[in-house]
Amino acid sequence: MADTRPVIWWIRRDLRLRDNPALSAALETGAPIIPLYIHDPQDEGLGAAPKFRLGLGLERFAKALEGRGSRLTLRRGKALDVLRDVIAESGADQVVWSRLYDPEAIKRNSEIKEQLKADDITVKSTGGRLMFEPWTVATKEGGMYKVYTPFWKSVRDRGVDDLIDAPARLAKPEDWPKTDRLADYSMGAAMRRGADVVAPYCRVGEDAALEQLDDFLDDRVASYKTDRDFPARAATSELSENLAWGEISPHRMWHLGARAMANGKQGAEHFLKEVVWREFAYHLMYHSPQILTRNWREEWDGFPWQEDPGEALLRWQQGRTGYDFVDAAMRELYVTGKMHNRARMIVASFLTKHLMIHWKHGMQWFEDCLVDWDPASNAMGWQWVAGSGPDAAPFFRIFNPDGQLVKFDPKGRYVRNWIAEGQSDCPRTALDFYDAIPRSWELDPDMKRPEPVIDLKRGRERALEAYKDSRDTG
DNA sequence: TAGAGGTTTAT
DNA sequence: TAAACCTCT
Repeated sequence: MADTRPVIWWIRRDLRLRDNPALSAALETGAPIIPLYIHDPQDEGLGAAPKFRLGLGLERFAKALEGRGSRLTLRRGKALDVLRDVIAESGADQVVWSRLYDPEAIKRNSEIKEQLKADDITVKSTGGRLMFEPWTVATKEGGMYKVYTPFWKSVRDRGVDDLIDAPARLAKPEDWPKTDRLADYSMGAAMRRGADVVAPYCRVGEDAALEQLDDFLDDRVASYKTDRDFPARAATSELSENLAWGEISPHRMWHLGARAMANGKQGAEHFLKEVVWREFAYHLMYHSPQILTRNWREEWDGFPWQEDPGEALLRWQQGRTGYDFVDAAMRELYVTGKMHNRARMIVASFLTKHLMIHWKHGMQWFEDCLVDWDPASNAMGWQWVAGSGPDAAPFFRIFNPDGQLVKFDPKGRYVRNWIAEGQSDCPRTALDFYDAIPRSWELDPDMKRPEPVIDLKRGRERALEAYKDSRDTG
């Protein structure tokens, strides 16, 4: 019977039941729904931490679906092949998904759409990941925005799609397609530091994310604007990993944030601005995908990055630069899969300026380590700090990691949380780092503080000079 | 979303 | 005498 043919809801980075237009589209068909996750080559190639975190998210999301009378079907292979297999097995004649915006996904999705339509399958792709589709935001001249503030001004008064409740239940097909077991995908296998170290620091799933947002907007948002720069204060929303995997929608953050603002909560507007930074990153990636791989500003192509970053890069990755703020942050990253925003700017500045190591090395390390990894935000962030990106800080805006410490960790609380050396009675977090490091790292067994990898003044001057030279000769 | 170094101002 | 302010990179 044609009207009982199921619809496939192809799930990617939208592990949520609320505010999910793809799910809404599936529900509107009135057909039984097959929620399908495809472990395709692109996802298999994810960095260690993102892949691990995706596994946690899928596990939780499968349970959420079961709570609504449904289940998650897991399959491995090239997306088009798998979709065709599941269509053949289930008799489905419709497929829905919510869009991704990186160039590979765009290319793949349009090919798949074309092929499935040729197979006489109804295909629908929806928004949901972003509040503002990148092609709907343009300057008066019709171009893309290259600077954040005008972008913000152009979107802040727009309407954002309404929130959508989770469905009470999802209609299920007569027979479920066969499914793989998530455990067989070994999503955490590449975690050299051990999945057990990172897992307790993760906040997994839609319910946890919504609770966290409520807590944040009830309480911490009031002091967000000032406290957000102090990494030892729990002042931020900490929702980046949930946003990255679609366990919460930016729409929900926007609407609840706007409500907090209307209720006079100081800091709420600043929070919304930060959510819109993510939209800006997607805007940039959509309109100039080369931001993922090349200097966004071509004049940077002549900059003399260190040719062999070897030892210095390793010390940066290991949190052994000898600078407290940098080392604390890099260890936080390794242990938790996350890093405070201010710390991200500082370690990125240190790598690209003081060490003169190409931003792509830092970007790749983050891509391997961050449970909240997002291609657009990562690339924009690195190029922004390096100075090669749009809306870039001028190159001479070089963070002094010790100066930043005085400003933003005056009591040394953040540093003590992450650096065990020299402390007789240190926090669990700092010990977690020593538990987590791979043997190959060969850290100092005597727990002595590392020597500075470079003199701050010398590093700064070297970078400024190199920049000047590359501009003069370039 | 910066830092350095100098100059002016407040106390 | 230190904090605030300014300018240049």
